[in-house]
Amino acid sequence: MRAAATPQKRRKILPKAQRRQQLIEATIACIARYGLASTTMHMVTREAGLSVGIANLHFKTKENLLRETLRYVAEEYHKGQIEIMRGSEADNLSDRLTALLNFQLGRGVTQRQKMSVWFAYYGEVGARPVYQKIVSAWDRAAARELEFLFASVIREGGYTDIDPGELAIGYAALIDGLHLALLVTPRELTKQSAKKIGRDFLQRAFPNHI
Amino acid sequence: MRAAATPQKRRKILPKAQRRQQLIEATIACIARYGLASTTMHMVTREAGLSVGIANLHFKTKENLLRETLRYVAEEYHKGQIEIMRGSEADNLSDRLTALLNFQLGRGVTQRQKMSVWFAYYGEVGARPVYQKIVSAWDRAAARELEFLFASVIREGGYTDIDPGELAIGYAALIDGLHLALLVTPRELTKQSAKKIGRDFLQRAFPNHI
DNA sequence: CTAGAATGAATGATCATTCATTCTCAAGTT
DNA sequence: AACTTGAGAATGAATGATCATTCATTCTAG
Repeated sequence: MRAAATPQKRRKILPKAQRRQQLIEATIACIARYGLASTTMHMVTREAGLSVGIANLHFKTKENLLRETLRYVAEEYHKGQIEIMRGSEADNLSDRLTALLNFQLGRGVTQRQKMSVWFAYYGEVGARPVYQKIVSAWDRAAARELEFLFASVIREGGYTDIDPGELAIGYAALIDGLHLALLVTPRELTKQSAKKIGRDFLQRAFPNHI
Repeated sequence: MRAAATPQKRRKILPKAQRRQQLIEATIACIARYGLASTTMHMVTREAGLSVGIANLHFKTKENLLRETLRYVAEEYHKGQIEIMRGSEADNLSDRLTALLNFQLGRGVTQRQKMSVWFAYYGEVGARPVYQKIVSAWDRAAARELEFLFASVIREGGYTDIDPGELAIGYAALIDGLHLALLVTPRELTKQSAKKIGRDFLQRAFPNHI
């Protein structure tokens, strides 16, 4: 007996760029759900609703797909940050700081999925130089931008005894740590509290701005 | 022709506890070097200088070995912290804070190996509830202790407007973030700078103590 | 009509796990 | 002191499962 009505999926041909995007998103979903270690090509292609062979066609190897996925996630996160930090000429520095914090600790479920992926790769960074390169390149770019923003705030506020570079590293570390806490012990920390903690950090450094 | 002088390793029988310890340490070394994903049982047992079957004898499955290894690393790190935070009646609070910072960001190569392992597991936490349980149990214990220490400092220093619980989460997050930065972008951050950043955080919160 | 996108069964490599066999050593025996 | 013995620690070749990758074939759309 045949299974009743498998709607007989019709094969669809799409431009390369679109398929690549589709596969990268399926990879993100799988890593978030099953972990980097146990994500297989079958899972990814099934998630994308495509056949196994497609992966080879667009990415050649699994290693390539994973690398491109990391590149995608890293770029998205850091570009968002950088855009906010640069801001428009109009908005003042206080608002930019607040907007940055809201971006870094905001968003809904999507954000959680991205966080999982993010840390899955961090975990392998020690063993895979390629991952380290991708991540650290973006990290450097974001760090420079943050340092620049902090330097402006320091100048405007006339704060003394603050090194913008060091403070930027500290703030970035705090945000990373809060992400980790939200991922590992979500019961102990709400996104609200996390934001407050980030805000308090900035307030102690820039009391006139926050 | 026979290979010259393989010293013909003599089989040695040791108590269970010792072998388990040996295998856990070999697992740590392998994870740090090759990553959690690509660590195999062959690698671990070769690293330990033993045969493959030994793993089954002492841990039954790979999953068990990995779980016990995480338990071991988590326990070691958090117990060390907690011990310092409790301190002896004698030493004052300022010294305890400094000692804690030195412990968390101190040590040499060993520490780096442990850090790799630590984050390798964090990366899988999203996908493996067991890991989450182990890590979060210890995290909670350390967080309570830190909150208690901070509360003492706040009382002694008469600081107002500081919630010890929130500050503890912030400080712990900062330290985690600094570990991550040391792992991912070691070129951008020395252990010295990391310590200074941690110290600055405490100083802004407790100006009379640091 | 055809270039090339998409498929998925087949292939071969890798790896966790098993278990029949070997070896060790402490307790017992002479 | 020398020898025996058996409980169980340790071994590693063999097994079977999983998975990435391949490629002959099918299908699509301009």
